[in-house]
Order: sequence, then C-alpha cells, then structure tokens
Amino acid sequence: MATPLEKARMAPDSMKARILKAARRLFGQYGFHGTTTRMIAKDVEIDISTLYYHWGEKGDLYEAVIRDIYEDLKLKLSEVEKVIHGRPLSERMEISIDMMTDYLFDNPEISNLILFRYFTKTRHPTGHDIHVPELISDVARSMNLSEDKSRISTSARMQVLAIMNTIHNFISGEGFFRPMLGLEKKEYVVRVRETLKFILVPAFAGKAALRARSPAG
Amino acid sequence: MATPLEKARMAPDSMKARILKAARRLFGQYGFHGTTTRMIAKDVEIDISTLYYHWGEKGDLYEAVIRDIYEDLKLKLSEVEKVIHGRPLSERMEISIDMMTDYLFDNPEISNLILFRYFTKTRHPTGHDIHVPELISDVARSMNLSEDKSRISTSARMQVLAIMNTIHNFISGEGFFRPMLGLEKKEYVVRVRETLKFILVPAFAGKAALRARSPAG
DNA sequence: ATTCTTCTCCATCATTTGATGGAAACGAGC
DNA sequence: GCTCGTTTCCATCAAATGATGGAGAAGAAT
Repeated sequence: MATPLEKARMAPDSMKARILKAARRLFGQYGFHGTTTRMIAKDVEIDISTLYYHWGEKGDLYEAVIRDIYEDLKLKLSEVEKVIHGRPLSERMEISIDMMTDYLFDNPEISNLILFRYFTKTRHPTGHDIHVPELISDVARSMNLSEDKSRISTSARMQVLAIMNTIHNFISGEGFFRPMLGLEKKEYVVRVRETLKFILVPAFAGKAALRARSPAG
Repeated sequence: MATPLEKARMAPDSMKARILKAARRLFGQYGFHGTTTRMIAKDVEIDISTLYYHWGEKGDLYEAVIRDIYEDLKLKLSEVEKVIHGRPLSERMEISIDMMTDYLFDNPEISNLILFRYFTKTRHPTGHDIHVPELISDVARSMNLSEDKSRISTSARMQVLAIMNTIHNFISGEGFFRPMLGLEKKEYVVRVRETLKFILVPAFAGKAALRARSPAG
C-alpha cells in the first residue's frame, strides 16, 4: 500500500511527480505563503485544477514536499555514513562536508525548505516533524558525539544542529552572499567548503572533543 | 531633514513608531508574504487605511523595518566592540557571544528578518542591502581577522557570515528547536551559549587563526 | 461499440488581500 | 467659535488566490 508520496517518488515522470518537483523548487524559493498554486501549475504547464486533482489542498502538497526532501536527505546521509565509516573524526567531518555541500548545492531547495521550517510560522497549522529529531540523532551517532548510542545528549544534538545549519546557511544564502562577495559560482563553492572546515573541524578535532562534556571550561 | 524612519525611531509612542514595531514583529514571524497589512493594523488596533496613511505600500513598510533592525544591530555591535576592545581573541568572542545572544533573544525578530532576507525570494523586487557588507566588515575588523583594515579578505568575510548566522539560527529556530530538545527557555539560552562557544571559539583561538590563510592544509 | 476509469481543462466561487477616496474627528492657532 | 492642517475610520475596489463542479478527452476492458 503506497502513499501518494511514495507513488510520486517511484514514477518520476508521472504528473504527480512533476507537480511535486515543481512545488519543491518553488516552495523552496518563495516559501509557503510566497508560492501560489497557480505558480506551480504554470511551471508544470497544467491547469490549476489538475494540481488540485492530484494533491488536494495546498497545505497537503507542502507537507508532501517536506516529507520528500527528508526522504532524500536521509538517503544521502546514510550514503555518507557508509563512506566515512571507521575513519578518524576530522577526516569524517571533511568528507561529510564535501559530500553534503556537493549534494545540497545540487538540490538547494532542500536547504531552503529546512531552514524555512525552522524559522517561519505558517499561518496554517502544520504537523510537527518527526524527521528532524531522528536525523539529528543519526548524525550525532555517526559523529560519535555520544558514548550512549541510544540516548543522544542535548549538547550533542545542539552541536549537530549547529553544524547542519551552518551548511544550509551557505547553500540557501548563495543568492544573497555570492553577489555580495563578488564570487563566481565555482569559487563560491570552494570557499564555502573551506570556511565550513575552518570553522567546524577544530571544535571536534583532537582534545576539543573531550572538553565537550565539561561545559563552561 | 529626517526620513520617515528616523522620525519613527525618535518618537517611539507615535503612531508611525507603533506600526513599525508591530510590523517588525509580524514580518519577523511570518515573513513578507505571510504577513498581511490587515494583521499589522489589527495588532496596533487601528484601521488598515491608517497604516497606509503613515507608511504607504506594504513593500515600503517592509523596507523600513529592514533598515530599522540594521540600525539597531549596528548600535548593538558598536556597543559590544567597546566592551571587548583590547582583550584577547577568545575572550572577545565569548563576550560577544554572550552579549549578542542576550540581545537577540530579547529581539528575535532581528534574527528572523535577517535570515529571511538571506534565504527568501520576495516576488516583489527589493533593493539590495548596503547594510550587510558594511556590518560584516566591521565585525571582521573587530575580530582582527584581517591585517589590512581597509580591505577585508573574502575568507574573513565568510567566516564572519558563518559566525553570525550560527547565532541567528539558534535564536530564530527556538520555536522549533526548543520543543524538540525538551528544554525550558532559560535552559535553552544557556545551552545555546555553550554550543556557540564550543563550535565557534576553537577555530579562531590560538594557532588556528594563522592557518586561516593557508587553505586546504 | 460501449462502458468505465482516469485524467485534464474551462468556468466559476468565495475570500483574502493590497490599496484608495472621502467623510468625520481632533487639535492648534487665531 | 471658526479655520485649517493632521489624523483616523468607513466603505469600497480590483486583483489575486485557494478551491470546486462538471464537461469532455483518452484509453483500457468488456
């Protein structure tokens, strides 16, 4: 028994999937209220009522988009995890940063939509995500931030949030930051990776990791 | 010759100022498209046309809000700069983090609006900020990230962006993160400060600062 | 050929939303 | 008390927006 979302993910050329894809991009750029169902329909070159036929009300489509990006993100993270498994921490971090920035620069709407969710109230009530806490804990485990694998500490979870958001910021902010810095796309990507490593790695590399558990040191 | 915004900042009980204040809060919560002029008017308990009388069209009010928050932010930053002047870098960073988180938790719409600007397209065209590059350079100078005070390097500016965004993230994301982490407000604030210091300080403390200029080390 | 299902579009609604004109209230100066 | 500039509200518009009903196309099953 496949959910509507699962169907759309399976047949990528279906109308359902095409609508979802356009919605993903547009919701990512303009946010929930900034995107109209007509904008999405126009992008897919269909009538607005075809959109409603497939996805029902706007809020439902939006929720489907959110689930969709988290599915993709989970897949990518487990792919990353396989690659970094067993390596020393600083190496794990650098590889993760490279792989994730590559992926997110190719799919910037993922970063956009995640940050949107964190920061915006949506006049329409939205179901709270189960995805995020799960994802965060997975990353924390994969980074070895917690000795107890089943109970991830608050500090560890907040550190993961900080790391992931720092990455998302540079992806989502490209349209603003890149012109401001006067960089070409390629140069920007390189600089982002550099900056992320410069900021994020030292905190966890070497002895720093030990200090994590003795706050206010 | 005072601009409308300056007037509103000077007489904080004036209708103009009351509208601006409400607009600031609501635009911060719901974004540009998520906030209606009627919501703002209702919040101030005035008729919608009174709002238009004072501020003209919605976009103009929004721009005024943006200028307003950057004015406040600049004032705060120069206040911080006075306090940290002359101290060693890691101390400067810790004090800055404490002061800025205090301030931004009291005025979360500042973080919200800044992040909004970075990440969202606004169907209506908006003039690009002059405030941001200036602010970034000021902070970079105050952190001593650049030897040449008049020409701040791209690396330095990106590092400052990363730092400031990481702070904004935790402020703006409180509504999402705090319930997720199961923390009380006070506890959350403490944890945020801890996490920020844990992540941000090591990169710049000690010899790390030197490595900044030899990338891909 | 017919039926049935699935899909798509046209026409249309009710609401919401940005915006304005004009009348009333208010207050300062005379 | 009257005048004049300023401020506020009521009534109203036009456009945008979320959403739906129903008619028709397209294709498969019988």
